[in-house]
Parts: sequence; structure tokens; C-alpha cells
Amino acid sequence: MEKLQAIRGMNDILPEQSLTWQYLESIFQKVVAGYGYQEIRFPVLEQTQLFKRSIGEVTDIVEKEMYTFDDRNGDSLSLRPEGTAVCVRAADQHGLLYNQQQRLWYHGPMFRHERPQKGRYRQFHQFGVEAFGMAGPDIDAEIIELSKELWRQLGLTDYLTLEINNIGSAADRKTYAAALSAFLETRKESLDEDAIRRMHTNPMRVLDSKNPTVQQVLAGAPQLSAYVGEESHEHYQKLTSLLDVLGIAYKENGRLVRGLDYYNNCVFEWTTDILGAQSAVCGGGRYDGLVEQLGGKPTVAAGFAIGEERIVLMLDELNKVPAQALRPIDIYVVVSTQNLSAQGLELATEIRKSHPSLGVLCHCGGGKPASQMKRAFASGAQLAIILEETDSASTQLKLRMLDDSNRSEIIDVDQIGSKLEEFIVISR
RNA sequence: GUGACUGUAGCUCAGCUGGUAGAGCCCUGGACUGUGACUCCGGUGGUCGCGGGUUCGAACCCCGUCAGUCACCCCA
Repeated sequence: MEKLQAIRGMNDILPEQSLTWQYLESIFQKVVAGYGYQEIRFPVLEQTQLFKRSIGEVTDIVEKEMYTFDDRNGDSLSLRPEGTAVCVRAADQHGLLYNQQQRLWYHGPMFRHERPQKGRYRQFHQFGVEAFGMAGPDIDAEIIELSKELWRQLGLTDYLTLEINNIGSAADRKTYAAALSAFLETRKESLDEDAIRRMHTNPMRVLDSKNPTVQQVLAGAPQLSAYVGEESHEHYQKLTSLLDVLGIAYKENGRLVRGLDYYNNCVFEWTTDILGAQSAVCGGGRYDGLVEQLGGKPTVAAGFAIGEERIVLMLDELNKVPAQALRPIDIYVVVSTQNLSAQGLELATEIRKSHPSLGVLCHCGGGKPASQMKRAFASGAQLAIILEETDSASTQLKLRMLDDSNRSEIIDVDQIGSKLEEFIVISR
């Protein structure tokens, strides 16, 4: 029988790794709750039209990266390549947006058909935040500060840089793209193949070129900032002064252009240099026109999304997950003879009841005490409780620390309640 | 979608210019050990990613295919 395997670019997260994911998600949830954001959950499958109308018909995501197929009745469906569009659809469909303010968060798998590489997979996970109905730069500052707080609690602050830019309104960008395109046309002979190809399809993408010659040409190119309207300028200025007041350092990057069409005014990105080529771990900005574009009443909005895989890679690389979070269990119960298996199960249950924060694993499946001890050490538990029979056919317990100390003590069964705390720290 | 490198036991890897596979770890039985760890002896486990081709003969050469890794593109 041929073995089946996972689809390319779709990873299994095994028990060892899942502890890191749980830790990460618990910090995320704690932080957003602290800022008053509420969770929203929505489907992984939506009408293809939703993404075409939001992300943009001519973007890479829609043109070549979506998992799109026909439903049994012929409707075109797509696996969600990102969360913002779906969040808007869901919130608007249920009347959460009109004349209201909402602070929402979500997380879950997204799908893009790209060649996998470090930090980028076909099924990947995003954690995102979306705020609706607040026009001012204050909410922009809030979500940026929220993201910074995530990094602080995860211990990643020193490894991340905030980049921001003002990309103006959709109309501003259209005018600018035309001007840029015209400029590039005059320097065509100095451009590489790539730049020439994008010159007309998506001229702003040429700004990202890593070719030094092209970059030289760009030095004399028109600047987006010159095409940004007065209103956007004012918004951006207020935002930067808010960031200053909040003590959030940022780098202005005039070439930061998001790949999704719906953004406007301020956009931002958190980047790191420890992940190789995939340096962006969080990206977001304002998208004031999106709700209306999707058929809702005009509603201003801002949000960001974080790539969870990339954060997990950082946490692993930098060893930032506390040992406590990586410990699958606290206590391993060893049953020295099969006669004691019922007592072992009872004891484990009792400890779970009296100390709900502890993970207690009771050895099952038989085996010599020696091999049970071996598993106890391998389990990552702090303490082994060994049930053994005495000469008088009663049972005694041996507590043994599962570290190099070899510390151990023999006690009566009814002493366990008080003795436990002498051996391990029990958090509430 | 493009490119480079890789694909041998559960894991990490050897395998010289082609002659039908090996080690360590893990697991397991035993010796020793004041119930894991060190040492010693034994054991389980692979149609060498898959499919073709060249050859008397291929893990090793050729072609294709699938998968992994990294990079490009783009993005989180």
C-alpha cells in the first residue's frame, strides 16, 4: 500500500512544536483582550469574487496564488488567502459595521499557492486585528502600539524594526503610477528585464528592485510623497507625532508599498533580519474604502496581520519560549507492579483535583519500573511519584526529582498533599 | 511559475572509479547498577522517494516524476 503524504507546503504541527504555538497564541489572546478587542471567526472558504474585489484583480495573490475551484453547483470558491476581506464580509453581513465602532481579532490558516521556502508555506497561519469606524490616526497608533506590546511580551522587541509609509489615497496612487510609468519609459535602456515588464503592469513594484543599476535610475524618479494629497499628509503627520509621544521608534520607508490594493494612507510593516529572505512578520495599515467596495456603507478601517510561522521561527531561533511553557507534564506516576495500577490512576486523579494547574501523567501499559523511570525522565516532567508495595502489603510513595539532583523521599500515601509543594513550585 | 542543492533503517548519516546495504541514536532482551543516565553482550527494523532506461549486474550512470531545503517573484 502506497503511503499518502501531506500536500506540498502544508505542514503538520507535531506535539513538540504545538507547545510553542500554544504559547504564542496565548500571549496574542492575552494582549488583544487587554486592548478590548473581541474575537471573530469566519469560514476558510468564500466566494472567489470576495477576494477579487478586495485584494485586487491584478495582484499576484489573486492572479496566481489562490486555491480556486468550482463548487458542485458551479459557483467559484476560493480558500482564503488572507483574513481582512473575510472579516469585512462577515462583520458587514451581520450588521456590525454601520455607524458603529468595532475592535476585532481573528486567527487561523490562510492559503496561497506559492513555492514553499523558509517562513512561507501554502497553508500558513495569520493572527490579525481589524478596527472599524475610527477615522483618526489615533486608532492607527493604537494597533501599532498593540503590535509592539506583542513583541515586548514575546521578548522579540530587539529583533524587529517598524517601517511606515504614507501611500496616499487610491486616486493619489493612480496619478503617481502614471507619472512613474512615464518616467521609466524615458530610462528604458537602463532598466532590466524585470523592471521593464512591470513598468506598465505595476510600476510601483519597480521601486522594490534589488538591481543596483535600476536603483540608480530610481534616484531621479518622481516620489510618491509628492503626489499624496493634503488630507493624507495631515493624517500621516499626526500619526508620526502620536508614535513619538508613545515612544515607538519607526523608520520611514518611502518604498514600502503593500501588495494588496485596498490599503490607503498609512501602511506599516515589522521586519526582522534573522529569518533569511522572508523578513516581514507583520504588515498592515488603513483600508478606508474596502467596506464600501464590498457593498457596505462607507466605513473607515485599519488593521494588521501577523505571520505566525515566522514568529514561531523567531521564537525557536532565539530560544524565547519559557521552559515552563514547553513542559508537557509536571508529574509522572510510576506504577512499580501491575497490582498497583488502580491506585496509580486514583492517585493521579486526586492530584489533578487538588492541583488543577498541574499536568499529571500516570504510566499505563505495564513495563518494568526501570523502563517506566526511563520514560519518566524522557517525559520532561519535574517529579516522579513511584508507587511501591511494602512488606506489610500496604502502599508507600517515593517522590523523586527528575533532574540531576537525585533528590528523593519516601512518604505515606496520605502525606502527598503537603509533600508535593516541597518538591515543585505550583503556580495557580 | 523559475533556479540551485538534496532524497539510504523511526532519527542523524556512511557507502571508494557501478558487483544485489552499514554505523550511531532510539526501541527491546540480558549482565552490571541501592528502580533512567555510564560500561558490556544479544535482538527488532531498509524492495536505498517512485517509474522507466543503460548494463551480465545500479543505492551509485541517464531520463522522467514526486517530495524536501534555500533563493527569485510576491507576501505574513
